[in-house]
Amino acid sequence: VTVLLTIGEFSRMTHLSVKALRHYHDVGVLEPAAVDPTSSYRRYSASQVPTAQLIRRLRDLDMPLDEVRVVLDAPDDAARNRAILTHLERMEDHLAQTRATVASLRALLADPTAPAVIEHRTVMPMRSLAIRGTVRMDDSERWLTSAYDEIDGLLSRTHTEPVAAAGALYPREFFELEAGRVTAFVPVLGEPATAGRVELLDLPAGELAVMLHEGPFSDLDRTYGALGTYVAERNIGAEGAIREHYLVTETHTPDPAQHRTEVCWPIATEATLSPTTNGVIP
Amino acid sequence: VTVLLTIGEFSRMTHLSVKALRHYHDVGVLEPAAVDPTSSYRRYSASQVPTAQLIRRLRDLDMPLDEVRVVLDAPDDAARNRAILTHLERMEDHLAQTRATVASLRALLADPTAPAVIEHRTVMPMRSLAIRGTVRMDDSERWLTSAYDEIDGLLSRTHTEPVAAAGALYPREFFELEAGRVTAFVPVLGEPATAGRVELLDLPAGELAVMLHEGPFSDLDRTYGALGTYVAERNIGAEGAIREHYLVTETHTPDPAQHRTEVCWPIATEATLSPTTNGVIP
DNA sequence: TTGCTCCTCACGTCACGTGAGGTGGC
DNA sequence: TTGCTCCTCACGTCACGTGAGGTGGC
Repeated sequence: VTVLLTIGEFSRMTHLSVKALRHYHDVGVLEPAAVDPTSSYRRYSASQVPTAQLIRRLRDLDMPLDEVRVVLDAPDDAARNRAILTHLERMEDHLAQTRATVASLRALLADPTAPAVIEHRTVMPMRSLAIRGTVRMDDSERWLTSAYDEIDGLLSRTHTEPVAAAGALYPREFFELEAGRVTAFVPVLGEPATAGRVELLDLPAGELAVMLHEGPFSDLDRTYGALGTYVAERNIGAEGAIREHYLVTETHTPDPAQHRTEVCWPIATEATLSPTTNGVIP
Repeated sequence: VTVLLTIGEFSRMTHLSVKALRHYHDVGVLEPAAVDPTSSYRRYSASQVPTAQLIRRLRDLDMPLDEVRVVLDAPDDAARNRAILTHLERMEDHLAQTRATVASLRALLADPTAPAVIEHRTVMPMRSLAIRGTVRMDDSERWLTSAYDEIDGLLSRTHTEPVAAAGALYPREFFELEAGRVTAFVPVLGEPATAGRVELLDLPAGELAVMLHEGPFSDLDRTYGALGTYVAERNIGAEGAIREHYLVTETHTPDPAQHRTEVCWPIATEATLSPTTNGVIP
């Protein structure tokens, strides 16, 4: 004999607000055991209390309602635990991201205008194995990792050696929309075989303003700011994608302070400018 | 000579999306250095880059835009740092809350239906020093702490001894709306003086179903669920506020597992029920 | 000159909260 | 019987994102 409870009683027993319970009904996360057809009164069963307690905890952990539904509809405990653990792992990632941002904030407050050493560099067309894909900015690290894994797999299977550090091309829209078609590449020589998502690509030649970023990715915008300011002040900006070269990464050392990334901003060729602006500029 | 940048250039340099920059302009968080009166084109100065970098970090830490504005408008570094530290402390609190929720989730998954030991208790009117206030559920711990601090201060100044553990009254709406007029009370004898927010109050007499909650507050809903189910199944619910007694709290021991809270649910008096339902019921 | 950049609405998202206005049950 | 509980819209919140439709600058 399971008692039926009004929404108010059920709310008090579960510490879920009446508004939230009605919302969970609307979106099918927690259906009342019965609904009076004439009055539309919702009736909950006492046996629904544990489900409500689970929902409350998952929501307190910011799990989206769509995923809560997946957890509740899981066919067995294993599937349910998998869905929950996936979310907990995402929370861990988020926490690590937050720690990095706090460190980055402290660094910015300590020294808002770090010095910039910028070099001009002329690059030839660079033959590369590449993977292209539409990527969102907050997912770019994950996407790059999987792309380089695939390219590296192909390299080792075909006994091919990369001839320079891996990098990526970011079209201008990528920063303006925080999403766009990114190209992950690894420079190679000759005519290596391709497979899967990997294609052979000749990166365009051109003139680049290059600045070395020392430290974690969460500070990368500061290098972009310095480099962009440099290019804008001299009015030497040119068409084309921004290029990053990953010289020292997570795969080399777990210490983010040791990481090294080259940021390359396309600029107008020397020929069209004063010949005095080449070389290293402080 | 500060260069003026288009919104697109500024976006690339700061890694803030164009949409976000326009929004920050609309709400007055980051005003462009100039706006073309005919074309409405926004122009940003290179000197605004560090401000944008600060905004990005604060937003990545989920600081609301209203507070970001406070940080940016701070008259000096001390005020600015205070605003930022306040937010970082809130984040710490939130993290602690998250850890508690994860523990609570694990406990629920390990044992979804903990056993309930419920006792019936008849209480006389209980004279108390009390503070009443409109409180939101997520702020209740903080509010209670400040209320008991004030009552305790009055007690020690007037050399008055409490005669029972502190507690609080929660009207039914408090759980349904997650907000309501809460009463924090400390039982006393006689006619102690009152001051500030503290008033003298006689808690209503009545019959209560009482269950001891052992553990942290984040698990309190499980005791509510068990107690509410018990009351509903026997159909003995009565009017009146739910009462909590804080027997062992943070002030006694930092270990939440040691905390003890009595939850008291108003029920119909014995006289109106079968006389066999009194005493401890398994 | 042509396409790219920029503009302004207007609406959508997510998980509810906030009333308004009205009915049902003890 | 009276007030309390419950109901359904409709709209608001927060920080943007997503188009639509149109203009300006190199």
